[in-house]
Parts: sequence; C-alpha cells; structure tokens
Amino acid sequence: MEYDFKEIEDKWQKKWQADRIYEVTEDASKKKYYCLEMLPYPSGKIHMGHVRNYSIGDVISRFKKMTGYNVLHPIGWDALGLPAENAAIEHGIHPAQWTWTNIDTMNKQLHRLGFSYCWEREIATCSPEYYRWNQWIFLKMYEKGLAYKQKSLVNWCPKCKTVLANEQVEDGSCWRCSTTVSVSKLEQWFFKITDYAERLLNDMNQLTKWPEKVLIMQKNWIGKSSGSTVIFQVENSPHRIEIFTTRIDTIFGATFLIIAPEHPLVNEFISIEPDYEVLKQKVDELRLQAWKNRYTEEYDKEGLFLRRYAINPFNQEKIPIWVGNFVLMEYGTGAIMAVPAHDQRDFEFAQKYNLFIKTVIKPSPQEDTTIADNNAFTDYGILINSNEFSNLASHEAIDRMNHHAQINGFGSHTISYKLKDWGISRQRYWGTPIPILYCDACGIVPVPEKDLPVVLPENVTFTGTGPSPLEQAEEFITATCPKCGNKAKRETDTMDTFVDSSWYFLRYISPHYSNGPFEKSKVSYWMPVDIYIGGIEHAIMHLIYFRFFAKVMVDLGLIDHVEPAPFLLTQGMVIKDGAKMSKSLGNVVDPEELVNTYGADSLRLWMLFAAPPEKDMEWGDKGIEGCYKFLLRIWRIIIPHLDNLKKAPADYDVTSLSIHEKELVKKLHQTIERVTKDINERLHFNTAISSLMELLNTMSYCLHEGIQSPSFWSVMKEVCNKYLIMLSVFAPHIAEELWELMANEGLIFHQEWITYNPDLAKEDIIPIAIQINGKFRTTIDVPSGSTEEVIKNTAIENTVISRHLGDKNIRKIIYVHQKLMNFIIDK
RNA sequence: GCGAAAGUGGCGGAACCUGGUAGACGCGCUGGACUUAGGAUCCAGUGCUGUAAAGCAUGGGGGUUCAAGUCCCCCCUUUCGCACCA
Repeated sequence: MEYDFKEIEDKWQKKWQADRIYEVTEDASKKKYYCLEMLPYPSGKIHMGHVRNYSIGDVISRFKKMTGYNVLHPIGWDALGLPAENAAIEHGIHPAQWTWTNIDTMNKQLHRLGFSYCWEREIATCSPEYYRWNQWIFLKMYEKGLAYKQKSLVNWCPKCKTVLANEQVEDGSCWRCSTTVSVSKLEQWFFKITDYAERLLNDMNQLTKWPEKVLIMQKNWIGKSSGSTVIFQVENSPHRIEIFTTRIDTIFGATFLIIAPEHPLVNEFISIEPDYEVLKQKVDELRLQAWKNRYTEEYDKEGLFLRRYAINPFNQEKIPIWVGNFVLMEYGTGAIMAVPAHDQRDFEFAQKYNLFIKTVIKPSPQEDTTIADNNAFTDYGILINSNEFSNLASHEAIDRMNHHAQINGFGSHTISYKLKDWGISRQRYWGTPIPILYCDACGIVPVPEKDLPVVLPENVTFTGTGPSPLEQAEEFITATCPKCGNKAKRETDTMDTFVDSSWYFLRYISPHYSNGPFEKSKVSYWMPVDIYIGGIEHAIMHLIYFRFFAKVMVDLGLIDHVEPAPFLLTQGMVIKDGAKMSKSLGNVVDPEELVNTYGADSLRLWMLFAAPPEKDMEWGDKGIEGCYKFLLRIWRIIIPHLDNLKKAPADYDVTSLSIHEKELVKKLHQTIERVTKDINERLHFNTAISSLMELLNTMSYCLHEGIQSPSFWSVMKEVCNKYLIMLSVFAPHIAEELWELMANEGLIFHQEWITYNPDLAKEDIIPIAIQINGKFRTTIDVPSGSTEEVIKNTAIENTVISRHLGDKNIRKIIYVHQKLMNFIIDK
C-alpha cells in the first residue's frame, strides 16, 4: 500500500466537514481559547505568506483543542478595497463578482490545506450584513464626537480627474496616465484617534506578550513629545502666532519664525500686498513641495519672507516671519521659532537666506560654542545671552522658562503627538458607504439606525476617471431628510478598509447576529483573543487602529477588554532569492502546485520546519521534498507491520524490556517532553518537528536491528500511536489515516494530548564534558547521578585526559553538576 | 540621519530558559548496498587544516571569566520600520 496523499487528504477533508468537527459553541465548563489569524484580502489565490500564517495558527489550535480547551478558530475575508475596483476598470468585471469569485477560489484552497477553521463563522466584509455594522459603529462614534469632517489634502490626477491613493502615485505621477500628480483640498471624514493617544501609549503596559519591536514602532508612531507652546505677537497687528518647541531654552536665539504654507495667517498676510498674485503662487509652490516631497528623500528647504515681524515675548526682540516648505501644518501648531544656531534645519534655512544667527547655548561652562562644519550645536548645554536665564543648564532653564511663560500668559508646557487623526474617507465605490445625509435645511444628518444598512448600488460604471462612481449613481445619492422630510443628498465617500479589519474578530463570535454587531454574552465568553498571528508588516497601522477600536468600544459599553489581543505573534516574511515574494520580481511560488505535487501535509510541514515563526523564512525548493520523504518514512515504518502492531497487546512490562526497547521508550518520552514544550511555550515548531524526525530515526534503527522480543510490538504500538498524536497537529491527514489503519477508535482530532513520564525519559548513562584549563578535551560516560569523586576518578583514568594531565599538578577542579569537569593544571 | 533586529558549515537552521561538549534536524554533497536502470529506497560519511596527535573555527577587534555563539566595549555588514516631528 502506497502513500497516496491525494486520496487520503481528500478522504479526511470530506469526513471532517461531514462530521462538522470544527464547529464550536460557548461551553462554560471548558477553558476557552481564541486563536486568531489576520484577516486576508481575497486577491485571487492563496500565497505562501498565507500558508505560513495559517499553518502556525492550525498547530496552535489543534494543540489547544487536544489539551482540553474549547477552541475558536475562525476565518473570513477583508473583501472591500481598491484592487476589486481596479479589476472592474481594467476587465469590466463588477467588483462584487470579482471579489466573490476570488473568495470562492481561496476558500477551496484553504479547504485543500486542511485547516481547522470553523467555517460556519466565515465572514466577508463586503456583505451588507457585515458592513452595516461598520455604519452602526460610525454613527455611535459620530454621536460621541469621534467622527468629524474636515478639509484636507489628497493626491489628485488632473487628467483622470480623480483622487489617487498613495500607492497609485508612482514617482509623483499618476500610475495610469503618468500625469504629474497635484494636490487638492477635499472635505473628508476623520476618526479622532488622537483623543486616545495617551491610552494607546499607556495600555502598552498590558501588552507584555507582544514583540518588543512592534511596541517600539507603535511608540514612535504615536510620537509623544514634551515641549512648550509660546505665543508671539505680530507687530502692529492683532494677530498672534502660537509656536510649538521642545527647546524653549533656546528661545533667546530665535531670530525668525517659520509657519506652514497652509497656516491661515499666510493668506491673511499676503492678501493685502500689491503683488498678491506673485506671492500666492510662491506659497502654493511651497505647499506643493511640502506635500509631494513628504515621501521622498531630503530636499532643499525653501521659504518666503512674509514682510511681517513678530515680537519674542522673552526679550521683546523683533524677528521676521517666514513661510517654509518644511513646516507641517498637521504637527504641533503649524508654526515654529527658528533657532539657527541650535537646530540644523533652521541653520540651513538661515544660511540660504542670509538670516541672523545668534548663539545662546554653550556645551559647558568651559567651552564656547563653535558652529563647525556647517552644523548647528543641537545638544543641551548651558544658556548664554539669555538675560536672567543665562548660566542655567538646559533642563533647568526649560522648567523655569515654561513657568515664566505661564505666569505671564504667553505660553505653557505642552505635550504633543505625531499621531494624526485617522482619515477614513475614500472617494471610491467598493467600500462601506458612510451613513450620512446632507440636507439644505438641516445640514449634516446621520442616517437613522433603523435605515441601516446603506447598501451600495449595483448598477454603476467604472471608468477610473472623473468623480467616484457613487457620485454618478443618481438613485443612490437621492434621499429624504429624516428630520424635515425634504430632499437630501447622500454622502458618497466610502470608508477606509482598515475600519473593517478593526473589529472583525468580534463579528466571528456571533457572525449571524442581527440585533447588533455582536452578542455581548458570547463576546464576554470568548474575548480577549488568546493569540493573534500575522505579518510584521501590520505592526503599525492595522494594529493601532485595532487597539483604538477596542478602546472606543469599551467606552461605548460594548466590550470589556481595552486590549483585544494581549498576545501577538508576528511571523516573518517568506523570502526567495533574498527578496520578498512578489509578482513584480517574478519569484512567486504557487502553493497550489506544491499541494498537487507533495500534498498539503508536506507543504504545511515544510513551512513550519524551515524556520521559527518570527524569523523570515528562506524558500528552498528542495526542502519540501525532505518533508515529503519524512512522511513517506513514517508511512513505511508502520504499513508493513500493521498486522504485528494491531495484534500486539497494549500492555508490556517496563522492567523486562531489552536495551533497544528501553532506548525507544526513553526516546519517546523525551520527544513528548520536547515537542510539548516547543509548541506550548516556545512556539518553535521547527525544533518540535526535528525531535519527531529524531524519534523516527530511533524507531527505524530498532526495527532494522531486528531485536524483536515478545514485548517489541507492544512497545512499537505505543510509540506509533503516540507518535501519530504528536504528528497530527502538523500533518493532520496522514496522521488521521494511519490512526485509523492502526485500528484505533474515533478521530485522532478528538484524542487527548499525551504526557510524558520523567522517570522513563531519564538517561541512565550521561556524558560529562572534561576540560583541561578551560579547553574541551573529551567526554566520559558515567552513570547518571555519579558523585563528583567518581567522575574525577573516571576522568583521570581516561586515556586522552591522562595524556594531557601527565604528572602536572592539579591546582583546581571546577565541577558543573552532571555536566562538566574542568581541571586547572600548571602549565 | 533616527529607531529596531540580526550576522553560526556549501544551504535552511540547532545550541532555549541560566555562560559549561558549537553545528541537533533537514537539504546538498561523497561513498556503499539493492537494482536492467535510478533523479526510488536503505546504510555510512560530511565545519576547516592535518596520516595522526593536535590546531583553528560562531562578521572583525578588544575585555570580563576556570570557561564566551551567549555577558561588556568599539567597529563592520545586512534586513526591517520611520523620515524635515520643531
């Protein structure tokens, strides 16, 4: 009988599905375990990254199930978004059709890989039953003031007359028509994530089981910094400019102010100038530069003098006001004080425009500041030229100056964050319609809850140019104002798909519930997620939004846990030829072909064996063959001996075993210990699998040695059955088949995980490493538990050791219990 | 530039926690067995130098220690993330 993986995998997949073995419900008598993998985008076909992600999740799910947990292991589809719309434009397929076809294909592929998903809970975010709850959450957030509308900049292609996503801009040009991209200002919807900046930061304390690097990245992204705001009065004007600085100690060295091109005062100042048009053009240029260059390498700092002066409130000095292309409106207050002597960017700007440079910090009381090699002195130091603050150290000065500004009413200590509010508006079709109406009489009116969902119209055309398809869908736009009954216009923006993926894990818990996004009682049973597995590339955006949503939902009284997933496992990328697999590089390996050639079990095994989960995995074409051979060897060790194995009595007397049988039993128990630990504690499946390979080698050796006493087949029977249980979490199909062939009752899936006996795992003879003067020379074998004295004597008698010792004087002996002995001798 | 992680045979990777036999397991390679044949299977070997004894080896250089892949300092390289953040 040959190992026919096709037949075996097909047989068991059908059986599992027919028996609905992966279905779960809440069971208060059992500990729950929620194993969650990141929501996949249905791009068309499963790729290696998916296989890796889900193979990891499947081992954990199966293991937890076998160790007595009630395991929730769901899957679904992140089914809205740009690619479907692109497909519609290019191939004339409706986004819905394209998406559902892809989901169907990928669903089948996942089935063929034999993952233990609870398919009854499968969700697709593009179904109105799902996205209606995006709309519901939006309305709740709107009520709380967490959703608001504001003008902001977008990429705009003047030829296609359409808004472009960042990824649709290639080298500053439109990806379709190569026209240079310009910027445009649009009213857009935002979520007020900045209100949660401090909590997002603080609650990281709870994330002790997240990778350190993800936490650091999020921390930098939130970018909390402590500084000061200071108000400068504009000379001969009622206007004031508020600036933000982290270095108020350098304020006596402020020789000019720079404000962002979008700053409202810019227009205020230039609008009354005679050459307004020229100035306006220059400012627009600066703004464009600032926007376009935000994703590029460093560029020249440019600016324009606004012909106004501001008064430094600390020394009443009059300093010029400039507009600059490197000051961002969305960070701080959109205005800075420029201290060229102590800030590199300000320094470069001052040099370019010949502005005054004044030194106010020196490194130490002994040294003077020198501006060498065109570098500003940006370290902290001792203040000079700063009136009553002179001779103070920077840190002391910062406190005193903050206080000074505060009591005189022109500033204060301020905390600032880099984190910006989350812009959720998309001028696209294939997204969740934002449930808002515009009424001439009542203004912005939210769609009443009872009218949800606002469903996407089906009959639309996709051209890739002009306004969003929704804006052209007359019957969609036309609505009635729920307040006054007059005609109203429907919002045509749809939501960012990160909204969908911010709460989907809650929908899995009660996927068909229609009275709310989820059933609270069930949520309190399953939440929080016990392990969240996904790619490191989602370290920031998705994982911040996801944490933000949980906090909002806690505030809305919907859930209890402010951190939805206290344990995060970030898997590395699958690399081939030193680069991430991608279509453009042409180094993609198709999992489906591998399943056809080697079977799902082999593929999954190789994904797990090649590297530990958190590391990038180098794809090697030959590796999977090794895994296939490994399964084949298991098959060939059991199948020819099925009769013997089945006939053999289950019990045997441990004390009367032969040496080889004892060896085999010992190896079995050692393997159980290692595999259990590797899966449960270390999550290093590569070493767990290698232990199984070692045990197989021992089994193979014992069989070949042909030492088959009466108890031999009983021992082998136990080893094989326990082997299959361990194997089943990695290669479930072959394990299930062999389990059945061994005439065992029930599915292996329903078996309990096995435990090991420490007494049986113990070695009788152990090797002790012998060093001389710290240098390893040889090992000696001694009975386990031998005393130091016995080990010493055995070592001295050893030929290698005695040769090195000669008649030299042993000064000292260092002994590490049951491990090592180091003889320190005279040279 | 800033932040983070990582550098171990021809290759993927072991050596965890706690400094204590570096190279588990697999791939590849070499030899052998069985075969009409083998790109199947099984067995053996495989870090480098050396007949051996032994010596040298964990990116490079220092240090701590009886003992360092592991701890400390400096440098180099690679990957990832961020990028004018006032």
